[in-house]
Amino acid sequence: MPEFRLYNTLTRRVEPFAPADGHTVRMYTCGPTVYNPAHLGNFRTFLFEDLMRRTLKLAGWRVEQIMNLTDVDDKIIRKAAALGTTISHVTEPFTELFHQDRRYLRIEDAEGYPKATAHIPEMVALVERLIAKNVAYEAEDGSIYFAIDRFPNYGHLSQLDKRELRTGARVAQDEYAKENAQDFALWKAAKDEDEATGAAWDSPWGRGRPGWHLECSAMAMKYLGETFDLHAGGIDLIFPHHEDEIAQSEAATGKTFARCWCHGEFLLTDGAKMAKRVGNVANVVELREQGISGTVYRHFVFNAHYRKQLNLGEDSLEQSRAAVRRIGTFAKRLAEASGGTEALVAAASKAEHAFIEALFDDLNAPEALAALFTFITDANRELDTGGTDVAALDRARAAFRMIDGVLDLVPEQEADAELAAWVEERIEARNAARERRDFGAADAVRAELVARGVSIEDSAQGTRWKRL
RNA sequence: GGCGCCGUAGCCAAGUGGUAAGGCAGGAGACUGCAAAUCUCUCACCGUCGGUUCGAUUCCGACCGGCGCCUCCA
Repeated sequence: MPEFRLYNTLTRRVEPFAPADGHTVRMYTCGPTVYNPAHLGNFRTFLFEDLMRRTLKLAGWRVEQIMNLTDVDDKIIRKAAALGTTISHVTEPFTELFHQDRRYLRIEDAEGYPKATAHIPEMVALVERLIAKNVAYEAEDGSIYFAIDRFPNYGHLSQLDKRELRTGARVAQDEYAKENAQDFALWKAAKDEDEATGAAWDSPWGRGRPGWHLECSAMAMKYLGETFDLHAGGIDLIFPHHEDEIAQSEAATGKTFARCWCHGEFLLTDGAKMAKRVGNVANVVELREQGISGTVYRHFVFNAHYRKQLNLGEDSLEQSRAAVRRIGTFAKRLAEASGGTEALVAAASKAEHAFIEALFDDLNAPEALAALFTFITDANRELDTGGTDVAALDRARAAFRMIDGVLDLVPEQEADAELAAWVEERIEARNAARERRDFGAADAVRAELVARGVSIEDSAQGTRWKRL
């Protein structure tokens, strides 16, 4: 096995990675804020994290992944207030939708999906520790802030020390009172709106609610320990979210928070960042409605490296659909084959090596995909020769299983019994027509099938069909 | 203004100091009653201009173009 390497945002370099204890990778991934459907950009990040966990397992490690669900924040409260309801009424359906969408995209279950609102005591305790260490202070309104100038390492992750902060409109307009404009809220004093929507809890500083960054520190440390292996998220979270997580966690414990930080680049739509406020979001429900399978989107995402921006253009998904179709056809062929050749074994080994080499080199999925397609070409050529070596075929199947166990790109063969019976009957009729060389009738049947979205293939073993 | 990323074929996209993976689309051929699938072959002046080097798409600089972050956005 080659060495597993990852790009670490802390050092801005690709470096060897292994879990601290040698067998379990403790990984924290920032999850969605559940106040609307997560869009395809969000899912690009979650897909990158799915690739990460599957690759880590391929490397022989166990994975303990925690993904938080942010179920209390400004936007949720605003929405609940507008609807005259509580935040949980807003977040519950979207939490359910998130998991549905996630499954549609075949994103593996994390080991835990803790909610912020279920960890208020842990967060309060963390704030108390920070106050005790004198790095947090209470403002006049009862909110608690983290004083960034009392944490010398502040800005390391985002290289803030090297940049000039623009003291512009956004900072000046902050709604809360604080000592330094750049200090961030750990705990926000409750406002009427918070109380009305069920977004306020008791604390030593009165009623209030947690700041956004606090939940991740509290939950990560609760489930993964004060120091853990890997923290991942979208690139936009580097600053301020992850910077603040580091500050509050390390200030409290005096220990390294996450050993390695990984960030996925953005998904763009027609050249612009996919975001609600840009108005160019697309989500998984729309994918489903357009009949675009989860595997197609997986292919589209994995076809580019996770640290490069990826544009969702006109026919991106069409191209991926064709690529995935090819993989599906091959999977079926491999399953139905009866034997292989020596060269097939060689192709399988070559593919496995190339695949692992690519993924272990900072999750180079495009190159891993290339290894898969090269294997498909090589294996098809061998299968064409009609080899009879059963062990060789098993070897090829094992290689394909290993590869697809990570990429998970074989489209589902949905079994619709009624359709299948009808199709079988039509195919028989067509073959009868072909027997008597009545090709006009045969083509008419094929047209009938195509009209119902079924394509057929004649082969030496008979006629096969599939849904388009 | 500060920080960072990117510019490779019609499209998507890897990669390397010694003349460039893979996918989609296209072209030619094999197979087929015709198709489809599959197989074979084919398809690149690596943004521009300088510099370093025996040699650069790959390193350095400038420029042009695109994108992102700079307090709550994956």
